[in-house]
Amino acid sequence: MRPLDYSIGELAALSGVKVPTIRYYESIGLIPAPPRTGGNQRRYDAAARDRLRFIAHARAMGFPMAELKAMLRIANHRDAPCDDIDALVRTRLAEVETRIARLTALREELSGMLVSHRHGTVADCRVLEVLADHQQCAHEH
Amino acid sequence: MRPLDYSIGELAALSGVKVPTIRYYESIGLIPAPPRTGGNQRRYDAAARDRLRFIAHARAMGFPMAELKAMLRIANHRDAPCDDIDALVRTRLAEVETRIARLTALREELSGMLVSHRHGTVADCRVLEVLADHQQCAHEH
DNA sequence: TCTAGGACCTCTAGCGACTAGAGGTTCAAG
DNA sequence: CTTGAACCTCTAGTCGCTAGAGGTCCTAGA
Repeated sequence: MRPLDYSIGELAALSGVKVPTIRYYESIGLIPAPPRTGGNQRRYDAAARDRLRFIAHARAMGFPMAELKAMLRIANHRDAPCDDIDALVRTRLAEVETRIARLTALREELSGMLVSHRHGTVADCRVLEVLADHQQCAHEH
Repeated sequence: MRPLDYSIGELAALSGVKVPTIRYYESIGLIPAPPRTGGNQRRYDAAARDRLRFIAHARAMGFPMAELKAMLRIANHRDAPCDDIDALVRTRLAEVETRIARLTALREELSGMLVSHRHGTVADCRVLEVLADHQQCAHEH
């Protein structure tokens, strides 16, 4: 038996994940249900803390929930080959690059609006025209 | 009276917004309720089509719903000054630039994982380590 | 040892922005 | 006139939480 060091509030402070969110993660099976005290309160160990930190970090990096579950499943088989996780990271990297490209195009579009924009009234507002007419975009969304 | 040219399905085809979504937009007051036929079906005119295209385009560009409402409100006062819309675009542009910066940092982090990653077993997987330990990130999420 | 009050418990409901389905009605082409 | 695609309303579900109600437990200080 590992020592049960943390209450849910302490775990929240250590992981940066809010208390109700931790309970939510438990309810959807992303983290295992921890043991309880006699008074029915959750008590976590260091492994639970690490797992939750992993989740918090991966979420912040934009990995979707389903991929997290997959990674955690893989991580539990410590002798499995790493290729599966490798593939998830590659996929995620490709997604990130696509999003960067799209946002860059969008940035051009937005700054183009401002450049062609003289202070007049709404009636001749270029911004509204551009927004209304997708034909004027060089790229697709 | 304008001619009422389009059924909701035609409007969907012309705007790229799905039929249930058009009804949803009406329910939240983003678009006005159009007139109906004797049989209670919605009929739209060209102005409604343009308004919906505007919405579709702005949504695709990431403008939040609340800002859309603001822009549409402003656009209805055709003699109002353009500065308000200008400000919305500038804010949006700043957000886009922030997101690009974050995603670029993330891309570095992800590709760094792959570089330092040799094909082994999960037990010594760098990716999982990096994900578990946020300290290893040069930036914050 | 008692007590106060902060932290914990479960449960339900709500958010945004839709999407899906049930069950029924209308429109328009042939 | 018939047929079936498109329309109608309504409810409920999605994701990833967040907020609140109403109640219990733990622990530090007196």
